[in-house]
Formats: sequence, C-alpha cells, structure tokens
Amino acid sequence: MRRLGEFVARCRERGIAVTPQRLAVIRALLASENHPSTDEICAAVRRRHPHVSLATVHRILEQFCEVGEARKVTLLHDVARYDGNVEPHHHVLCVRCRRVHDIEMPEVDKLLEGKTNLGQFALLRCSLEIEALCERCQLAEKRMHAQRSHHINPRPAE
Amino acid sequence: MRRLGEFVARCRERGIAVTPQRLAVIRALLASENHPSTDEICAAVRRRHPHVSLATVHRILEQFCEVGEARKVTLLHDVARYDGNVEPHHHVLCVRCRRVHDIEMPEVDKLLEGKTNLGQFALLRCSLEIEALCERCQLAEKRMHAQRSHHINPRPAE
DNA sequence: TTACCTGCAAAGTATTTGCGCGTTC
DNA sequence: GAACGCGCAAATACTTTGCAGGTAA
Repeated sequence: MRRLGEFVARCRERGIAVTPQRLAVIRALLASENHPSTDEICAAVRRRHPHVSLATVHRILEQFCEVGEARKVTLLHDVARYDGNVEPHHHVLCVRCRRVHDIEMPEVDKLLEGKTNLGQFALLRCSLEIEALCERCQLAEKRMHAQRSHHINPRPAE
Repeated sequence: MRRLGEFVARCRERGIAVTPQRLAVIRALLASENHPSTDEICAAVRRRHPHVSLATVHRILEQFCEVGEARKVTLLHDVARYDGNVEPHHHVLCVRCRRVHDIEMPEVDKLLEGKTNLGQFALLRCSLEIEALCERCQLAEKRMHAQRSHHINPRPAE
C-alpha cells in the first residue's frame, strides 16, 4: 500500500506530526471498503491500540478531510462517514440498509471538466449521490409486501 | 400555490390527518428558497403558531420525506436540511458558508434515464452534489490570503 | 526543548421517544 | 368515538472542547 509512505511524506511537509494514532487511522481508512463511521474506525484502531480515544479519532478524521487525505461522505445525515479514496468518484447508497458503494462515472466528471465556475460559484469538486435499494433489501421489501397482501401478518384486517 | 391543495388531497388518500401543524410545515417548506434546517422551519412555523414544538417539526419533516412531500438534502453533515422541491434537481453547496443552491442539469438526469438498475442496485433517484465557493466567500478567502502575504496580520512571522 | 498531540471527562448540539391530553375524521 | 397527532420533558446519540500530561521532531 503505497499511500502510507506518501502519507508520511505529506505530513512531514505540512508539519503534521506522524503519530501512531494518525497512522492507525489512515491505515483503517485505506483498508476499509465501506465508508466507515467514526465509531467503526475507532473500533478498528483499537484492535491494536486499545487506549485510543474516540475524540481523537474524530479530531484526526476532520483534520484528514481538511488536508485532503480523506473525504467526508454524504449520507443523508445518519452519522458522518469517511472515505479514504480521494479520487473523483460517485456513490450509490442503499436507502434501507445505508450501505454505500463507490462507482466511477467518467461521463459525469466530464460534464464539469474544464469548468472552473458555475454562475457565481467557484467549483471545487462534485459527486453524484445515487439513492437505490441493494439486492438484499430488494428481496426483503418483496417479502414484506408478499406477507401483507397474503394476509399472513399478525393483524390481517382493519 | 397549487401544491397546498394537492397536499391536502394526498394526505386524505393516505390517511394522514391534515393538522394545522402539518399545514404550517408544508407552507414554510414551499415558501423557503434556502433548504431550511429543522430549527429554521420551526421558527417560521412559530411565527403564526407559537406553541408548536420542535419535536413535532422533526416528526413531520421525516414523515414528509417518507411519503415524498419533501426531500432531505445532503449537506456533508452539518445538520439535516429539507427541500420542498421534490422534482429532480441538483445542488451547489458553498463549503464555507454552507448555503445551498438548486440547479437543473438535465444532462445528468439523462445519464441515468431509463435505467432501472445499476449492478445489483435498484435505482430510485440521484442528485449531483457540487462543492464550491460562493462569490461572497471567494472574496473573503482572497482577503484573508492578501492579508497573510502582505504581513498585515497581527502575527507577521514565526 | 518546544510545539504539537492525546486521553479523559464534561459540555454542547441535534434528534428521538414516552406519555397523557387534544384533535381530526 | 376511536385513532391518530401533539406538546412537553426526558433520553439518546453524536460530536466538540478544555486541560494536564505525554510525545514527535
């Protein structure tokens, strides 16, 4: 995982101390596929460093976002989640189980490519947030509906 | 504002009682241009109905989202904000002052038009979230930088 | 050595819930 | 009249902050 070495170099450049906590957080972030929440990252970090505090993980993640080592993912406000992938990409969110999946959509990136502003706004970055139902949740929904219409549920009529 | 009449009809259909609180909330939502937070909507509602509780406003807004009368706007997690415009559209967010602006981008909608699924996900809706700096904040940032490089600030050197 | 960083605990903010009364249909 | 909705207050959840001691450079 090359990004770790680069991470250390970038910290040095910026005068950010390379502490075991920061290393553990960036490691957890890069290892995760699932846009983890602060809690989840904290749990992962604690597997090796049981003493690390949740407040520190919060602080570190926010700092990483500021300096571009991570990105806060938009999830329609359940809790904050973070993404170690800072390349342009987009998200598919299951509205039922809240799992998130990265996708690439160069067509979308192209629409804004080269543009530096939009009306009075100076563009920074963008991501397409797609709300959807994952396969598992589609099945679950079907099952619920089947139950209802076949009157198998405990309270059949009103 | 035609949507109010339709709103009442839809509530009746769904067995949702048409209460003064719900009417006041939908009114505030439709009148607002700014993707208001729960607090802001509550404040607007209280101008006429001072007794309405914040908890009720929360409950009503979440319910409106469930039944499609409103949409929760993605704002990289400051607080929840709501949008009475449920037509497909996209958002430009100023990352500094957090103001949000609706934009139409039919090109983006077209990319997913006709598709009902994406891999294993069943598509519901999507919005492009664009992070940017608004005009006012661009000026503010420039001013800050100017100050720094001209050594006008109170602590010129380190 | 010095400035920065961290753990802890407490505070702050946003949202949700239980319950009895009131209102809509 | 019955079911649903509401206000209040308390509970919960998440995040931020102050401070004293510890650590990286």
